[in-house]
Amino acid sequence: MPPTQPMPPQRQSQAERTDAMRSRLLEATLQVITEEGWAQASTQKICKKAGVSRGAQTHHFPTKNSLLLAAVREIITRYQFDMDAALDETSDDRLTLSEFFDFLWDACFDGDLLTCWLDAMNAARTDALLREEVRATDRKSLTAIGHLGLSTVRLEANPPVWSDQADEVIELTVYLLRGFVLQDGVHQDAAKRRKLFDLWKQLVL
Amino acid sequence: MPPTQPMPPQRQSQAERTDAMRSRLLEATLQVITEEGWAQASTQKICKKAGVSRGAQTHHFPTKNSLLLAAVREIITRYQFDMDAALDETSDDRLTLSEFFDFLWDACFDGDLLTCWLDAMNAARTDALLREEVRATDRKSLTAIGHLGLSTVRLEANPPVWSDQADEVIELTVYLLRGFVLQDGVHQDAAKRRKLFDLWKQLVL
DNA sequence: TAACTTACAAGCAGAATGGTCTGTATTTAA
DNA sequence: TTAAATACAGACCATTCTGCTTGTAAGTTA
Repeated sequence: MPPTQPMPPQRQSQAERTDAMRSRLLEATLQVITEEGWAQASTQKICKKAGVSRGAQTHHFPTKNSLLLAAVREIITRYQFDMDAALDETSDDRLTLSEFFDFLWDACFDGDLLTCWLDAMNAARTDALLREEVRATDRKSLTAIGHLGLSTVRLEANPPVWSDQADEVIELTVYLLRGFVLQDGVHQDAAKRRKLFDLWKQLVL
Repeated sequence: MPPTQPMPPQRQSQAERTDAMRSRLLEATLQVITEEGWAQASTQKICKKAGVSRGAQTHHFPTKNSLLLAAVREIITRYQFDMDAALDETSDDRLTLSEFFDFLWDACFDGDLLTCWLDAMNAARTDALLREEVRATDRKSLTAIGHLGLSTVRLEANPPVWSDQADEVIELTVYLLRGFVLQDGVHQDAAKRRKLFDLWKQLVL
């Protein structure tokens, strides 16, 4: 083996190390939040789940709050990523309104991101710092969804009566979906929630 | 002063004491949950807020869980009470559908009960015992609201197209309102949420 | 009024948590 | 190759939490 080629496994740059470690910690954080809830997400549990020493964690995230704030950003980053991916996938360049609604639905119930997000929103209510972060992140996310929805409405052959209030209708739908996620944490009746959502589509479309 | 009449302040029956103490503790519990969130509601804070010794608390509620479970029941009890009261008030024996929706709205944003309730639902997701309690209580509450809604729909002169699915539409509305409450914890834009709800009414009615 | 039961106060023990500190290995820069 | 910076490990400490226990006061019952 020629020694000229780099050997990534043995020798990692600091930047690579940092990125990898932060990713592991954030991933573990989201998992713990999903499984045990935001309130029970202690740094110790997160470290254990990530297989990382507490020293390493405090090195990259000096305080618990800094870790949780990063987790909030991570949730939305992933959410946007999932949205973009799904969008590329379905992009025969044209999305019907019904498909768009289903798209929002899928983004809600694929994986556990929204569950984490609700926990974060809930925690944000009584934590000023967190609230600031959640607020900004949420706003960005809503406008991104809004843009997508608006362009869908514009391309629709038979635009709905509420075309000039599409932004608001989409926002209503997002809130409704969050209500579903919340309910799902308690009741877990997938069939019913789907039926209810179809009713909503029927009422609106 | 004739000594024959009872002197309630000095001499209280055990039952009265118990009731008073439980009420104080539950009231304090709801306050702490409202102010600091479910996760931060420790027995110590609750006792301090109630002006009660920890010994008294453990006497009436041996474990923290028993106190929180009682709080869950208390939330819904009060919620039902508020609903009944408001209903008696507006009872010119006839409620339009629009008024019924507004009624649900008011029940949401009068006071902080719904805020507590969302915290409870959120906590219930990762706590089996609590989930059982929340699930049962929520079901009862939903059916109570459903009955009221159904009778309103039946009395409507121009029944909506979804009359035969009134239960579902009402449930949708409840979920939406919960989405509002959640959002309100972060953004607190009262004007906007009211505007959105009016749009909802417009779309549905 | 005397025995008993309930209400309440207050302290203690064990566990968990978050932040800090010290020490070591690895990487980077001079 | 050597010095500095960064990555990581693990122990330690102060705080907070919950449940338990012991002791006292108040109310109930016979």
